[in-house]
Formats: sequence, C-alpha cells, structure tokens
Amino acid sequence: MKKAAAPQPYHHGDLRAALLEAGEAELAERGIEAFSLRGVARRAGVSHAAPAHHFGDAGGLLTALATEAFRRFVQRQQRRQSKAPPDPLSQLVAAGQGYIDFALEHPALFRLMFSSGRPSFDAPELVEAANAAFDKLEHDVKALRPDMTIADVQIVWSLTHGLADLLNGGRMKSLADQRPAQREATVAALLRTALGQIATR
Amino acid sequence: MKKAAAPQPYHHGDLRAALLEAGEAELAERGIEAFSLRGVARRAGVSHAAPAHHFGDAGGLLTALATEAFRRFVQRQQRRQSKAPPDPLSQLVAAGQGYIDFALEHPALFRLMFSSGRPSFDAPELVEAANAAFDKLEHDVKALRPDMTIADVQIVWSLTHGLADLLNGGRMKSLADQRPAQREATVAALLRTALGQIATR
DNA sequence: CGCCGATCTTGTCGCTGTCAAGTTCATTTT
DNA sequence: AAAATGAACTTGACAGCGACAAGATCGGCG
Repeated sequence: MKKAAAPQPYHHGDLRAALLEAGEAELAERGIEAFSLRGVARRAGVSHAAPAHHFGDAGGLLTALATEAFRRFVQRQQRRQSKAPPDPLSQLVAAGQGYIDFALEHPALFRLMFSSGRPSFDAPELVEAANAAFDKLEHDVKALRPDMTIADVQIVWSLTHGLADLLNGGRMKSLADQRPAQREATVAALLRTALGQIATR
Repeated sequence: MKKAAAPQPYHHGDLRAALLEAGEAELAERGIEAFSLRGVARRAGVSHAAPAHHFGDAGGLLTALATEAFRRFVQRQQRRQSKAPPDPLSQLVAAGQGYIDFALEHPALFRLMFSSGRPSFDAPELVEAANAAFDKLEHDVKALRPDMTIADVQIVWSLTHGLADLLNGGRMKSLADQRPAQREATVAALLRTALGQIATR
C-alpha cells in the first residue's frame, strides 16, 4: 500500500492520487456529513494544508472523488452485464443491479454523486462523467425497443435510482433488513418485474 | 410573529417552537451541509448554547425537524389528493405529485428525511412519523387492486422517490431544467403512465 | 552553478459543536 | 411572606474545522 523505502520525502510523488484514496476512505468511514479535509490529510500523512494545492478546497476534492465515482459506477454496471444473458431486458436488469450494487457498496460516494451539493457540477470533467452514465442508461433502455422515448428512460432511471437511494438510506425497511443474498434476489425480481412491464408495454 | 411587548425576557416562552422555525429557515437557506446550530440560535435571537437545552445536540434538533417534516409530507400528498378525482389511480398519481411537490418545495428537508444520517432513526417519534408516511403509501397502492403485493408497493415507492430525488438534486437535467408549470405536467404524465401500467398489470 | 516555480509545511483566523459553570426566574414548599 | 428548588437560558472555554498567507524544500531548467 505504501512505499516503505523513502522515509518522509518532502515531495510525495503522487500526492494527488494518495489524497483521492484517503478521501474515499474518509468518506467511507465517516460519511459525507462528517467528512473532514484535515482528516484526509492525516490519512495521507501530510500537513493539513497540503490538499489545497491539488484540489483548491474541500469542494474540489469532493468533485474529483465524485468524478471518479461516476466512472466506476458505470464499470460496476458493465461488470454485472458481462455476467448476464445478452437479451436487452436481462442487460437492463443487470445494469439496474449494478446501479444498486454500487450504491450499497459505496454508500457515501453514492450520496456524494446524487444527493449532495458539495461537488461542483460546473466542473466539466464531472459533468462529462455523469453524462456518460446517463448516456449508458439511455442506450440500454433504447435497446429494449426502437421506439422507446425519453419518458421511458426517465421512468426506468427513477425506478432504479429510487430503489438504490431508499436502500442506501435504510429507509425501505422491508428490503434493507434482509440478508444480502436474499435482498439481492428480491431486488433482481423487482427490477425484472417492473422493467419487464415497461419493455412489453 | 413575535411578541412585541416583552423586550428580552430571560425566558423565551416557547423557544422550542421558535428554534424549530429558525432551524427550518437555516436549513432552507444554507442547506443541510452548511447547517449550523449556532446559526439557528442567532436566528432565534438566543445564545449559542440555548438549543442544547431543548434538543440535546444538533442531531436532536434535526431529528425533531425531520419528524415534523414527515407529517407535513403526508399532508402535502393529501392536499393534492383532495383536488384529484376519487378513483384509485388518480389518487395514487396525486399522492406521487404531492411527494414530489414536497421534495421541490423543501429540498433540504427532503434530503434530511431520506438522504441524511444526521437525524436519529432511533427516536420513536421520528420512526412513527416515517412509518405513517409509508402506511399511507401502502394504503394508496392497495386501493388500486385488492391483490397488490408488497413488491408492488416497493416499485411504486421507488419510482416516485427516485423521480423526486433526481429532480431535487438537479440530476435529471431533461426534467429539472423545465419551467415549473411544464415540469409539473410532464411529471404528472410520467406518473400516470408508469403507475397505470402497474395498476393494470 | 544558480535560479525558479511547483510542492508541501507552519501559523493564524473566524467559525463550529459541545461541555461546564454561572445567572435569572417561576413555582413550590414551609 | 420568605426561602428553596429546579428549569430556562447565558457566558466562557476547548478542540477541531476550512481557508488563507507566508515560509521551507526541492526537482528541473537556464
């Protein structure tokens, strides 16, 4: 994990990446609401003002984390899809499962991406990463049938996102309390039922 | 709004209610991530430590605010329903519209309710208020058809909540950018389409 | 070699939440 | 009526926070 060789070089070498890693750990352990820039610096073993040089302020670091998160978010969906049957409905269901996987595996990152005002959506890189996620969703929905509309995309997105967000917040008690294996099965069935209705409308 | 008579009585009289009001204003203006207990005290015109006596700590105040918010959340849905046709589908669509109305009218409260770890869901009053909201949803869904399952409730909830959350976060660009009147019409159409499919499945 | 700019540290500011101790005041007790 | 009680609120302190300014270090280029 850490270069044991060089003791404490003044210049870190790749502090930016180290701060991103530390930032994600901080986020995962303390949650977005207790996130502290100084805590990130401590984790990375640098002074409290070091992050400023690479990210400007706390928002900058969170923006970078959100950007990276959106990319991995898409990858998580693709990973699910690679193990699923190739028919469009199965692929869409798998994408939804990946969407929810990511939310439950990285609850704080998910909140950062969708329910926080701290990342700056003025940053072009973040917008691009978020748009890529949306484009993928749109593509997967339109693969169902050629005449799928923007409204259909919105419905599918809302359904998937709502499920992910409610599970992530622990608000949907009946599902959140299930053991992971069973919950996953229930979620899959839920998605297949709902998305199936939309597909064959 | 304020008793003009007594100048600055040592005992406020109803500081608890005043703090709740100030807390909501603070939340609305600065958002949950910049929420400050001292800011609330300033708004209410009391010392920075006054809130502790009534709410313990910041989490206590936010818990109380979330509890109140869940009650008004249900009322907002009922208000929509009272103006809608009495058939079950129209009523369910109206409830969904009220759900989204509340989210857009009180974005910070909505986040506090669904996407924050700060309110303590150990507090029985909060759990009760949140459960009441869920019970209402369940009732409205089951009014559609007698054989509606818990899975159907989960689907309806996810769809509605996802739409509300994505709009609230400004993430669903295509909808969030519309002018309020048009957006409302689009949302209504969306809900009617999606919920109609579920109802007549 | 010498300089220069990027990288990182140190120090400081006002702000925050929480705790402890003091002050005020309404009510009850005697 | 006077005193005691305890709730409501204030004052003061502490550590931790984000941001800024100024200084220290160091790789690379002239």
